[in-house]
Amino acid sequence: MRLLVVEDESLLRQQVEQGLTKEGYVVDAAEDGKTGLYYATEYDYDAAIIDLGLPEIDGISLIKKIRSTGKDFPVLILTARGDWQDKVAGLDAGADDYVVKPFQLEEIVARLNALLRRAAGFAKPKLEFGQLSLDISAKQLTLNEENIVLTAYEYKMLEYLMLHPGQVISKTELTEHLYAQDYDRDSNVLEVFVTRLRQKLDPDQKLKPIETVRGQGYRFVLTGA
Amino acid sequence: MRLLVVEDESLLRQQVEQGLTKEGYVVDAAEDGKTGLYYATEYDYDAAIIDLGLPEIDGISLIKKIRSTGKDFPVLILTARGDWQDKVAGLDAGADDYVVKPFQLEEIVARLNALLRRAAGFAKPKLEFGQLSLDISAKQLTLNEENIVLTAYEYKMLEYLMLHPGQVISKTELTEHLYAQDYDRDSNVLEVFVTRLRQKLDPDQKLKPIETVRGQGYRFVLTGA
DNA sequence: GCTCTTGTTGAGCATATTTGCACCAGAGGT
DNA sequence: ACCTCTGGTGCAAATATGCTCAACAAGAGC
Repeated sequence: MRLLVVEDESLLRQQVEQGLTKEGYVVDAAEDGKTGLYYATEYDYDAAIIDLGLPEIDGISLIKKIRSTGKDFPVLILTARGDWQDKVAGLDAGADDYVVKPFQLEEIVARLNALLRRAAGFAKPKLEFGQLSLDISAKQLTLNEENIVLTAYEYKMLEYLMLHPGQVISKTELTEHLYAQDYDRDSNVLEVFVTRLRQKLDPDQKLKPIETVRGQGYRFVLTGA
Repeated sequence: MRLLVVEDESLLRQQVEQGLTKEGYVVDAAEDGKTGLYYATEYDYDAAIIDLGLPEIDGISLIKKIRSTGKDFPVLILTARGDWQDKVAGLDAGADDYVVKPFQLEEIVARLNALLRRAAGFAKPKLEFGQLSLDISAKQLTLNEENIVLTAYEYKMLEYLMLHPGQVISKTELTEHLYAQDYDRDSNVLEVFVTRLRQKLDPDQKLKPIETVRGQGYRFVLTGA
């Protein structure tokens, strides 16, 4: 999951950036609206966190501009306590949720997870596909009620695939959403993770939840569901 | 399009119900959460409009209950001005958008349409021509509901042709879109792929979906559609 | 500091896919 | 009719792609 953070106070920005990175997100941080807009148009994000009080381009305008480019990833806004006019304006401009400063990181993470899930079309808190169930906020996968332990990257990869069920996800897309910046393309990390994921979540080779579409990418499907 | 409206104030409920009916929707209206829940479990709706301030079962609980039954149609919530916490709680519970009371009917209709469009968007975009259907995001072709497996280049070529139905696509154009750089022109790869495509997607030679326009290129058409 | 886990790399292997080639068929022009 | 030229097809070689294993490096946790 790749996130865009736009926040001018550098301390806060760093805290958020580090905190979210620790949570397993890939984070790009911008300190003003102009840079934020540039990032937003240039890269493909899963969600953005935008402070409403920004220099250069203010948060509201930034959101409007992002929306006008056709990007429709969820946006979480940060507002100072009491600025309810801002909240309203932000939500009207196309934001999806807000968090009031000061906040706990957990709060942002919780909201983000809900937004990401909803953006992918899942109304319920768990992604369920037959015997497989993924709890995004707990970062837990169960197969027939049994917990399956995944490493950080295994999880990230599976989460991304399960949030886009049926779609073919190219290796490039996977790389961009799982890894920060430019990652060495000629490496077979992804294949290795796919292999490991398959072994873990389908030990009997019966479900075949991750299909290979040769030359195009991978596709998560559960036919026998 | 069948909608569920849950609103306790009878005047407002009737206005909404009539207005939406006039817009061409089929509307079921409930005046309390209990009835609303009953309707939601009993019938299959395309979307619901739920007031957060309800007797018996409040709006938030209603949404949670609906979601827990596995229904995932979009939900639009109605909140009183200023009840921002409610609004966020509603989104957390699984609602998809909100409208602040008092509102114009047009506003509801606009939001609803957006939600319905969005929900439909999760139904994958497909290019359909008679018995042939190409799912672009899943990169999958079906002929009479049967999956047809295409290789990477076969797929690219067919996608391009199907995106320009009826048009004559020159070999040069095809080459440029299928291959990154300047490709050795005096090779008959394209013909080879066309042959294979024809074999795969028209085994009985009945449909003839890819026409040859001698000296000009190829054209995708489905006459018997 | 040591150990165990996790992420990354590279090589070998197994296939699927692409491409070049040779040859055939049929359209259009003369 | 005949000739020529574009396009179609089958086949095999060349290539690309993906899978898996094993080893190694980096890092977290104790």
